[in-house]
Amino acid sequence: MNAKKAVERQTGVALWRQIADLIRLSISNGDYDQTGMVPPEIVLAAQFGVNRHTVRSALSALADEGLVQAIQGRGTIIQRKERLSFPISRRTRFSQGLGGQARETEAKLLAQAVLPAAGEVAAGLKISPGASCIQLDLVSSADGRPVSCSTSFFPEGRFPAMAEQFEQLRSITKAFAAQGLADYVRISTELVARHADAAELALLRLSPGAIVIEATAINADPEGVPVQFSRTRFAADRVKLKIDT
Amino acid sequence: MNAKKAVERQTGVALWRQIADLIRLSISNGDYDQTGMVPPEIVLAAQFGVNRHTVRSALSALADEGLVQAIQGRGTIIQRKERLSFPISRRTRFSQGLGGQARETEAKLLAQAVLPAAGEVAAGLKISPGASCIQLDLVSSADGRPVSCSTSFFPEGRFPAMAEQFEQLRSITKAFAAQGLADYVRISTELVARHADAAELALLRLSPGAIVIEATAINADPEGVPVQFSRTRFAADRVKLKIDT
DNA sequence: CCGAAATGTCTATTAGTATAGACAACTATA
DNA sequence: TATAGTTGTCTATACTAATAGACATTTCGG
Repeated sequence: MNAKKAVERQTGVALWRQIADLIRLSISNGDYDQTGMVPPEIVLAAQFGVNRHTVRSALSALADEGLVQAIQGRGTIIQRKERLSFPISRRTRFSQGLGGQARETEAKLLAQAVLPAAGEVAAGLKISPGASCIQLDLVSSADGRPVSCSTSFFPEGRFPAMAEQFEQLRSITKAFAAQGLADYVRISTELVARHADAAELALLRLSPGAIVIEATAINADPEGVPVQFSRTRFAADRVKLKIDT
Repeated sequence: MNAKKAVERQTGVALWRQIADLIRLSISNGDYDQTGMVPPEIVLAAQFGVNRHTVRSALSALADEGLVQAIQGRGTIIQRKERLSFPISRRTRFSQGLGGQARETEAKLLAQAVLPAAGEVAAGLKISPGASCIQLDLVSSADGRPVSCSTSFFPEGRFPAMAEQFEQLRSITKAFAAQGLADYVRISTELVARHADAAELALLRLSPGAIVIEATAINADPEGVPVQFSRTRFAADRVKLKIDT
């Protein structure tokens, strides 16, 4: 694959950013696994058809992310190469899904609130608009790197202690279990991809211009009664969503 | 929601492009449905904290896409507002899935080839590397607007007439049926989101900087023998993927 | 028919992006 | 210990993006 890779000019997206994104993609695809290094700047410049300085801007951005490290005289070595495979199925659960791929996973509670259910949330949970629900905002990380941030809603009538239980047990599944729900299944998932907004950039420690995949999901108990409405934003360059049907 | 919306400076992504993307998102979210118009330029400029000229650049890009039309003295009216919901399940089929959402769907054959199966394709189809397979490149459209482009591989030994049948029947499902495969199911789907490359920009008629969702999927016959390996790129701002588990 | 509100056009200035070339500094190897 | 190959730094120039302000043009309602 020696073909010129595609960068477009006058698009509102700077060449160095397009190139940084493409190199990041190549790294996670394993294109440079043989050497563990990014090709020399001058080679990349030829591949992309740009000046060497432009490639340097791109590499510098990747170095800021901690993805690569340039060493004078040697080259630019790859520090990290992550794209976690995240399963989505009827039995989707966060911590379980990553089993084996990361040494350590963590879900951090950012905020909680009790509030009346608004339109979309009420419809998803099949409760009357205005009925009280609990909102939990989480950031999930693997090996200390944020992977996703989510906002979940639970019917307060059925799970009044959701926030406390989660804080103690650090797991949605366990918090459900502690409140008498032993099992639940995913009944609906919708995906959309878009640019990350400022809040997401901060929470997920993304570099500006990054992409998030937004999954809007509903979990229900075995009888099909909704128990959770959630909207999860994944850092698109760190995950691959694997759909098991 | 009068809060300042988030645009980031010095990120390699021009402000006008970020703003164009955010306005496009608002349009498809239905934020402006009451009036059918985008807010006045001066209001948007205040919301995003930028100069009016910058907003004009963003709106001009959206006008080029045909999404909005500015009328002097009146305002900027919304021409189109599309985000097709695309189901992904064991029985995923393109044309069926969009039933009712679009008046007319079309799948156009761009290119075909017979070639030896490479690593990933051979592994997905469970055929020996080097075994012959048929490659079909398609662009799928709804109401004349391209929605996705795909590259599919089929084992030539089993479906030698795939290209001819597809060209005649305009449907993968029917082409399978004509070659003795009455039914098939999706056994694996992996999703990744990234910026569109030059070829995708052209095929999907996207504006540069746009996002694609790449779905790598394997279909199999009822016995579980793989019959199709495909990689489909969806225009992210035109679709919502709905996962039925 | 006037005026408010909206988009269209123009000029000028500053900051960010990209190219070009030259050379310094460092690493590994023959 | 040369030398080729690589990253680091500097200067200069041109183009794009963003801001700022002024004013023209069009539409619509009172």
